[in-house]
Amino acid sequence: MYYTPSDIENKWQKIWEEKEVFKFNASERTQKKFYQLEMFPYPSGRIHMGHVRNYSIGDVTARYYFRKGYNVLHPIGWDSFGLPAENAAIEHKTAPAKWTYANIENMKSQLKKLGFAYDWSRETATCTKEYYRWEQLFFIEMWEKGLVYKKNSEVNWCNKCNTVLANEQVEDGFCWRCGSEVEKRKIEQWFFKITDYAEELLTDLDTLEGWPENVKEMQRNWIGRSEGTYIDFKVKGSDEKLKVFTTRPDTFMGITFASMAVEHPWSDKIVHEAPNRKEMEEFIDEVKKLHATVKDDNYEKKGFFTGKYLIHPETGAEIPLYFANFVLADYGTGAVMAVPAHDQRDFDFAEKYEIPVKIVIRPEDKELELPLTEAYTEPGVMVNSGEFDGMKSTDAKKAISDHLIEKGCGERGINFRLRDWGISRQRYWGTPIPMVKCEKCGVVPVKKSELPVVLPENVMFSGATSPLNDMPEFYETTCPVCGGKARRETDTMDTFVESSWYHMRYVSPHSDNAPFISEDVNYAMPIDQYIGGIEHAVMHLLYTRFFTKVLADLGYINFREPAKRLLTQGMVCMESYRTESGEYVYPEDVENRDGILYDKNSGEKITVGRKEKMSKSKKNVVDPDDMIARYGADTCRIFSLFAAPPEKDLEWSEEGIEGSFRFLFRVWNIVTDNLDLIEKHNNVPETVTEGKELFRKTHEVIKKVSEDIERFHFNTAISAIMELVNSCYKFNADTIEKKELFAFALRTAVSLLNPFAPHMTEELFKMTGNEKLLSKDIFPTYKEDALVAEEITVVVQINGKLRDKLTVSPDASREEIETLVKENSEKYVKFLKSGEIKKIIYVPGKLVNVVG
RNA sequence: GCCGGAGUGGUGGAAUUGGUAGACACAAGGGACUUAAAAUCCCUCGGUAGCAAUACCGUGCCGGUUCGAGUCCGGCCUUCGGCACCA
Repeated sequence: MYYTPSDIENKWQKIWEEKEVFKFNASERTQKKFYQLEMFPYPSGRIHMGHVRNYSIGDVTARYYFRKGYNVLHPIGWDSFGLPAENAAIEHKTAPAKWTYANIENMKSQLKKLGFAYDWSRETATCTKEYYRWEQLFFIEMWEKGLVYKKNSEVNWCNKCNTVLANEQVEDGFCWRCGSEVEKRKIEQWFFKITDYAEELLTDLDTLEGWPENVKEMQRNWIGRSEGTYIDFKVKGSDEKLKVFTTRPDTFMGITFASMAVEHPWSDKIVHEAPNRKEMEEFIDEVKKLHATVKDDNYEKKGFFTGKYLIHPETGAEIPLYFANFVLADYGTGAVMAVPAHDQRDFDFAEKYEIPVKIVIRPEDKELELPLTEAYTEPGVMVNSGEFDGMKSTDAKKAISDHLIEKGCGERGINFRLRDWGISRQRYWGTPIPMVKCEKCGVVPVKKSELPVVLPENVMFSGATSPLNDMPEFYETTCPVCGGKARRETDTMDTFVESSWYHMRYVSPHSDNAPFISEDVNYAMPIDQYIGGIEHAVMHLLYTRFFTKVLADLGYINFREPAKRLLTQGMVCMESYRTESGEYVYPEDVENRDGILYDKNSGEKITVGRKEKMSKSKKNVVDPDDMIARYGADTCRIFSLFAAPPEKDLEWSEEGIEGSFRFLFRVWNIVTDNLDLIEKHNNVPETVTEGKELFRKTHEVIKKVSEDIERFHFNTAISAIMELVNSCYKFNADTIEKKELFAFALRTAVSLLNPFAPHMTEELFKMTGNEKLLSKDIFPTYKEDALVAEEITVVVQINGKLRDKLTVSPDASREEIETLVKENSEKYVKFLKSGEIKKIIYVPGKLVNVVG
């Protein structure tokens, strides 16, 4: 019988769809549920191997829990707002909406060819007004709660994309998307007050036991909480006080200068009063220019004396205040106290400008003497600090801080590196921000009853600026408060806002009087297993956690974290080929002449690159459609699950995928060769007298596959099924009892393989006489007593080294084993250092270790 | 610089709590079937010595704990990723 994947796969995909096999029932709130979610795709036009892998992983889990009797929610949708649609619109002279919807249709048919167990009735696209109208509602409610504000602020500006980028979208000074250099500009921006949730976002990480440690650590670093002290310094000859933030109050007595950012609010006034105003302005401009190129951040430290002195609250000493190019304007207060002896940056600065250095902490075991060659930043013992001398510096932190508070010039404080989330985008293809600007009433939200603010889809697109700015029919409106003339906001929201709550919309995708049905969401959420790429460790995963907490505080939901467990799957990689001049070459253009590779086109020699993430620009991509056409979806799924554990990078290989096909073909052959036998012997053997090994193996494999699916070890789950199939090939079913056992083992193998290769197994299930669907059939369970072997092998170690094996009954006692060892002792005596047995350690059922 | 992973055969990888290192595959080699090839099926496959039984070595390096370490502890090396003037 021939195995023709495409026919079989088309057939079953149709049947699953017609019978609505993978539907979630949100109103069955008493049934145990499982929410399996993979990060939804951006509709770029075609799926790639990364999608195949991501969704195959999720699909195994979803199908497994379906068959375990759970009410499974496994939805899919489209993250369909965003920049590429605009770029494509310019290129293809079409509207972004048109391009996007066409891509969705195309990718949808590609995904369907892979046979994923989605509840397609819940499909959602974020660019539809039915979706984003609720986001506009959330925006207004957040505004009412004080979680949204507008401020004129410096932003990262990408010239190529012609838009503002969030801090998280800047990588080493370059645009995360197009790779071009990022500048800074000042512009009016909308912000979400994520910093209000900084503390909770940090502490709740500890409750996320099912999240990988590296993701949690990345979020901790990103939030960057530090405890410290604010200190007020009087300005000499003035009533003003300068506030600084420090995490090292223990170094307080070592202050010899202070520095502030050129962007500090006092800047203008200081410049205005300065006698050397021109030079100072030049310096400030120079630093601002430096800060505007986000690229190189390890520049030389430079400063400029402000002409002002601060008064040290303890000693009364006059502390010179400098502008310094390395002080951050938007962290702490934008001004810092400087202790060159104990901070490397201050040390470098002091050396350059010949500022004195004062040691106030020494190492416990030695003295520290001037001149220092570098700052001493470790803890130690206090010196030159008056009443605090002799104290441990770690204790002095608190003591000095308390002292300053008592004096009235100190205050404890916490600072976060996390910044508020700038969500304005000067782009067209996004959710319109539902605000208007009235000349009389100022900035006011659109009335909730007027939502949605609809994004016009039929636009001509030039690309330079958002077409919304050229559409009076869009921006001309009336004020919701006074009814007068007003102008609509033409900025749209960051697309990360859409992806912050899509998983809740999936629960009630057709709800038209609320974003979702809260009771249903409270039942279906949190996501039991979320799967996606590590690139979302900070941005998406932090924003969606924030949004969950906000929606809880707005009264929509009763939970505060979106996902119980998270899996970050690795990339799909492949070798790339490059010529000597660095050009990437398609594998089919590589020619092998006497073991040396050449580019057919240019004739240049080629070097094989290391494994890199598949990408068009590196010309090392494999098209999923081609692979499905050649090997079938089941083979693609099996390969991407078998070749590497899910969290590791997967190396694509032609040999590997052929191996996966061979395995499925082996299963197909042994089952179709024995169809009658399997159909005839349809009962599950309780016990067997012949062929016990296969009986035990079958139950062992059921156990292993179940456990491995639950802990995401799909590669070993598949290898266990391979072992079972190999055992079947070796098995000689020459008696009636053995035939029954053989049929049971094969039926089990097919059933266990189903979540991985659903089409072929569904077909085999039907061919062996079943009317039901395997995809809804209960997943096999194992019998504990079937796992017990008649004889077991106990390993004999002498001083920890393997020397012998004993075959014993599984319930052999310690005494029996010891007797057996002693009987054989002349065999072991030569390995004993002392020549006699001193001690016997027995690990039941596993090994004995003879010490001597 | 700080933080977090990872390092096992020719290759991908296995070893769930410290208990037989290398499961399962890929590649390679050999054999069966075939006029032949493909496909399929079977066998071998960490290193060294040996005809063999077997012995010794072996999970990045050095040391430790333990009857026993790929797994735990201390110190390094290499590598990947994140953050990076955060006071």
